[in-house]
Amino acid sequence: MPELPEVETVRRSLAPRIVGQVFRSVDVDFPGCLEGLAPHELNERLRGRCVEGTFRLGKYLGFSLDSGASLVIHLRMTGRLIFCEATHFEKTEYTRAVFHFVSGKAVRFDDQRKFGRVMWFANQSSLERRLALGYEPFDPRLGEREFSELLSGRRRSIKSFLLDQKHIAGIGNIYADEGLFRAGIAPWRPAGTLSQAEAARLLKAVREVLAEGIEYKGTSLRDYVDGDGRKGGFQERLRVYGREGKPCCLCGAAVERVVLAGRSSFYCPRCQA
DNA sequence: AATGGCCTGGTG
DNA sequence: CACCAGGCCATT
Repeated sequence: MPELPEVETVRRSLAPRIVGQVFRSVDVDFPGCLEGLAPHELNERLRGRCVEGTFRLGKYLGFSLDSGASLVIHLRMTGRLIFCEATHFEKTEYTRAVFHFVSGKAVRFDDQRKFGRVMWFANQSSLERRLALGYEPFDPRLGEREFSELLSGRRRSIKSFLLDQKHIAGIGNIYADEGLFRAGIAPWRPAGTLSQAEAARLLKAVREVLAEGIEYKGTSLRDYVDGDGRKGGFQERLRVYGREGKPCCLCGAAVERVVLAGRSSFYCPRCQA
């Protein structure tokens, strides 16, 4: 499940390989993965364009083009972007699109569940309007005070709040649970009931867990791999996520699971309140 | 702010 | 054979 650390890891693995590459063509095997444009339109807009840089916004991965436009991809749950050297390149049964460069190299977009999306934006403002994302978690403008302010008066659960991309972008189910555990806060607490100290603790914990996730190159529970097909290592360091019934690493109590905001939420009944 | 839909492979 | 995983979006 690519969340911020996984998307950032994919970005870092692809950047050195594709910056400077010029698009030749795009094969679209599953047109449903394109949002808002047809395969021939995407081809027209990419052909001959050079990739000038890469960026990440929340869980979206972007490539900025010399036309001023950008190609943006969301991996959703099972999406993968795999860099292919010209010599060994083959599609899989889950290949939804292939971006070919004039160099002969390519990037394959594979996605088992067909949830992932490929988008194209003419400029920055149309992109921002469409994605409508909140703060980047590491944005220095998001201080303890601002975070506390965001929470105040909200009755929805803190877990559900953390998952809402229009407030803070990039946090998914895994890193939300891990951040809440590290902050010692129960996931069902109404967001507005967190004290200033708790809010500060949570912001710090979320930042730490995301940074550590990037450091370990993401969590590979199932499908996730980076642009070179490599798995991450953060799954070894998860303290509560997916550990129902197993002992808490701090107190030994059995980790519990509850459904919140329609999602499994794992927590330690003793360490989190 | 909460809920159902989109998807499909793996599991009970 | 039903159900679960879980991003985001549309609907209520």
